[in-house]
Amino acid sequence: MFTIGQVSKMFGLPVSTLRYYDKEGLFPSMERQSGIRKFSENELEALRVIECLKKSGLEIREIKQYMQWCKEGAATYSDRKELLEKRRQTVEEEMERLNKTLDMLRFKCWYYETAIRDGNENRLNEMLPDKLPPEIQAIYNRAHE
Amino acid sequence: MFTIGQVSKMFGLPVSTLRYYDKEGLFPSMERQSGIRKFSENELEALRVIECLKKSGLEIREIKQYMQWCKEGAATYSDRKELLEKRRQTVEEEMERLNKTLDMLRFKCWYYETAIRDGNENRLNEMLPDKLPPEIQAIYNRAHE
DNA sequence: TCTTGACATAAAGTCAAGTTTAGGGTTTAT
DNA sequence: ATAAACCCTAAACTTGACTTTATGTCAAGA
Repeated sequence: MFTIGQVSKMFGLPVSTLRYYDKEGLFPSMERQSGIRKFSENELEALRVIECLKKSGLEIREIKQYMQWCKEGAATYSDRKELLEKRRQTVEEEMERLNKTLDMLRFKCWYYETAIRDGNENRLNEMLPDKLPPEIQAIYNRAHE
Repeated sequence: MFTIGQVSKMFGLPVSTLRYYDKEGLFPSMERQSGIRKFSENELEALRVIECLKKSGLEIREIKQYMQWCKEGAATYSDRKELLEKRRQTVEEEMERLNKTLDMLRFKCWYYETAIRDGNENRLNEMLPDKLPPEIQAIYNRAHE
């Protein structure tokens, strides 16, 4: 059993954030001793899941729903699984988009390296959009669909 | 040359967003004809870059700085390259974090598939944290650092 | 005893990135 | 000539996720 201050240090989260999460219903099973929050292993695992679901793009109120399901037991397994499957798909799509973003950034980095060497963009403007060096052309094409 | 409504349709962005971007200085070279915005190829390319930089996590005011540099010409090539290199690095790190998130989601999906088959979490609780099936264990370990 | 430090609450404030509202101008179709 | 469909601005509003502030309780140490 941990106090809010201990959990704050363990997770590197401000105490105010943990209280905010609690207020928003993210720890529906948390207990108290004379008004003071007691974080058990259950809440620590909840926090790990919260961090994961937040990174996956879920909003607080949807995380609250998930935590509520966790509290309700076996009857909600398939709801929880469905939510997580959707998240997995969203994150996979997000990764693909990020790969395209990365290609755009890689291309632009090469572009400016070349512009710096040349002192201007004249040669680059002649190469665009389809007379770039082969490896660069491949990156450029991926970045522009 | 395009009007704001045409560009809105081309990029699937609300007119209000384009005006907001303009107000924030994201099109420092855009011209007007008797008060009406004229989007040229220059602004369309700017918009493609804006979408890319936004996905990479850049804030509007940093994108404004980049667009300002573009307007200033050859003297700012290295500033622009530096900004883009940093972005590339940030996005690469972000992808790694997302991979861990994805492992967590994959593990949880498997977890609930199993819980649904078993009807409870008893067997799962006995397997955790280090007696999981080999491929699942690998995912689980990656997800937990 | 008195201050320090941890805990608590409720309510207001902050921030970014838009969106909405309320006003008004110009061109085109009926 | 009037409505529809564009364009414009300034300013207020919204949203989500916190953070800050003001206030108060309680236990331990100097």
